[in-house]
Amino acid sequence: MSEKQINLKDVAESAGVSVSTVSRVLDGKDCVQEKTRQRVLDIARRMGYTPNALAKTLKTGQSNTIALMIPSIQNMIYPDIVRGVEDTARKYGFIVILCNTDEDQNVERSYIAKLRTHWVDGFIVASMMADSSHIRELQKDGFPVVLACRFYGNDIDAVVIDNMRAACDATEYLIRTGRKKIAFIMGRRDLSLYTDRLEGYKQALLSHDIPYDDHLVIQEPQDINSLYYLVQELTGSSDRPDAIFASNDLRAIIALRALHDAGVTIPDDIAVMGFDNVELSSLTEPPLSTVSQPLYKIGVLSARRLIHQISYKKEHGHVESPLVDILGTDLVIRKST
Amino acid sequence: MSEKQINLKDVAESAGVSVSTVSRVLDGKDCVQEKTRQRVLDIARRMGYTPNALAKTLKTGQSNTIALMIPSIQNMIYPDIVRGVEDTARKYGFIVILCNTDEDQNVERSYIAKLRTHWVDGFIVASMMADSSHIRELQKDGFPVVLACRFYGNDIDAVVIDNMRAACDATEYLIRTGRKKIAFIMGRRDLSLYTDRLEGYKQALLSHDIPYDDHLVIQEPQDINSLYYLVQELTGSSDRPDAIFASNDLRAIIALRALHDAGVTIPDDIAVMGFDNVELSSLTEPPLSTVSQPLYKIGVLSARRLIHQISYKKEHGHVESPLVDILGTDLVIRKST
DNA sequence: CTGAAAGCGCTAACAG
DNA sequence: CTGTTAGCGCTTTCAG
Repeated sequence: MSEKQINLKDVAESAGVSVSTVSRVLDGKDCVQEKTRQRVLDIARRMGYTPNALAKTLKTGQSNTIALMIPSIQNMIYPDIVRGVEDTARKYGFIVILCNTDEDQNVERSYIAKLRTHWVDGFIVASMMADSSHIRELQKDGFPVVLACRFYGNDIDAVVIDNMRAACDATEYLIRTGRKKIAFIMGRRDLSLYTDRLEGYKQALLSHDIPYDDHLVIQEPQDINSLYYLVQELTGSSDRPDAIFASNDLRAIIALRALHDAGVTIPDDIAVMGFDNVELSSLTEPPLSTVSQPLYKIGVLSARRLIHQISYKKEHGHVESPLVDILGTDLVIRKST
Repeated sequence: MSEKQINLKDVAESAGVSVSTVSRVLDGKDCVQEKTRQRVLDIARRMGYTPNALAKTLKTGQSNTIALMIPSIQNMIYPDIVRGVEDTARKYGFIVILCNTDEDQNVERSYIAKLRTHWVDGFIVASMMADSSHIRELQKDGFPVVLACRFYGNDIDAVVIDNMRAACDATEYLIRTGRKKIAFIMGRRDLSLYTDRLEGYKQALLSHDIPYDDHLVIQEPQDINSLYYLVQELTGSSDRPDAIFASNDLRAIIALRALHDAGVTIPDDIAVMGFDNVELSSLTEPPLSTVSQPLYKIGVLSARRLIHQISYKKEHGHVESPLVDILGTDLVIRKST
């Protein structure tokens, strides 16, 4: 049974001092006589005193807790980001609340409604969408907010990569290695990270005088499993493409399977390029060439920035003006191209 | 800028009633005159009142927050479990704090020290080890605790699978399909889930009169990457095994790669069996046969049990006596066996 | 039905 | 150096 929790008052009585003295000692304030200091520390330990962080938060207004909102931890890119956030948060004494939103605005709103209730000091959101007005409200209400992996203007802190450029580089690599007819597997059209990647692909084509062909872009179906068949369909004809650039690794891996099962040789017949460089991409057959996104680092930097904003706000009463941090990507060439 | 937060008192003044009345209205208590009730509700909404959950927690002693301790979200089995926990927690109005411990007792201890500080109502721990005395202390101090995926006796709530039996079934399948020399890739020896799997493997061998051979069990090296070479070494000789049973899917996938690169045909030359059935295992080449663990369900049931214990404790002053829930597993046969 | 008042555990002036 | 006191925002007796 949970014995009665010891509190400051109990310790104070036992030690024959006032609560404020105990509070000072435990807070490491120096303005306490060494002798009393030792005694208090000793008694506190002996009594098994544990501070009540809640009461402290109520008083000081800082909970040392941040919320991390992501679409879904089951999406392979998030574990690394989450780890980066948590490791960093822990380092600075913060705790993280994980929120999976499935890109559902309602879930997101209800989480925010719940968390803004003085629970958390700030938010890292990797699930921002163009119409996420609640995120902007959050910001307007003075909460530190940093966006991860998504970009919606310079008026809000963000840690991102240059999706357009990265996709352009990857496409150019394909062109440079002799591919002439490159298909693209597209993701959700309402996410700028995907429209940017598509844009990069188009740009690379353009600058190499390759006409853009709509029939070469496969729109990922609602049911991801049917992507398999769409790939086989596109590559079944005689004038099939000689390369496929997928807007993320999972789609690339499915393409790999679809092609393999249809008997096409990779990369001889068709080259396949992914995007993200999730852990698995090195384990496929053949190992996948892909664009490497510094996922863990995105997590680390988002957390650092958020924590910076939290302490800045504590000191100045408001957050520092927003910064958007654009991280570099690398092309990692393995055996699929 | 964060405008001054509206609190009960502000609303009370505006409405010309006392704070207790406002509190009653907002709590949905019925003993309030309908007329005042409406007015208060109206004013609260208009003023943009948001309750302060912290203060409420401080008063009531319940935070509606649970902690989830796992080894690492980067280990592929945890995303599903985490999702199961979070979905369930959300359904019941709880929030989850994620803690990655890397199986490091110090990290775990420091997290617990921090969280027991009246922050959380209970713990789900998937990182329990034999010597995790701090977990037992937690329990002794009255905190609801449920173990996920790990079992250390009936005196603590747990949601697990029968690792020994599942491994035995898988091994027997291999034997039944004609394999006579089966290797085993072992994980950490200090985790009972792995020693149990090894035990199941041994038992299957025994009951089919196949002598157990130490040389056939590969101990996973500290550096997971060198597992690749150990597999090639073991399978390079002329009297190589005709099957490999890996104690988890990641190890199986590495074995798959090692064998493929060494030119051995799967499953004709060597069959490969995994354990866990993570999402990826269906995407490998060839698709991996494996033991399916109901990961999401483990998360759901752990959370449900924990929340049950939390409310039970609230009502009775102590938790209900522990229950260990052993979930079934399935053998999923794909192309690698 | 409603208000006054006590206090959850802690911090931070303000006085000594 | 140390004690007293006044809250942080909310719930909950106890009296009207």
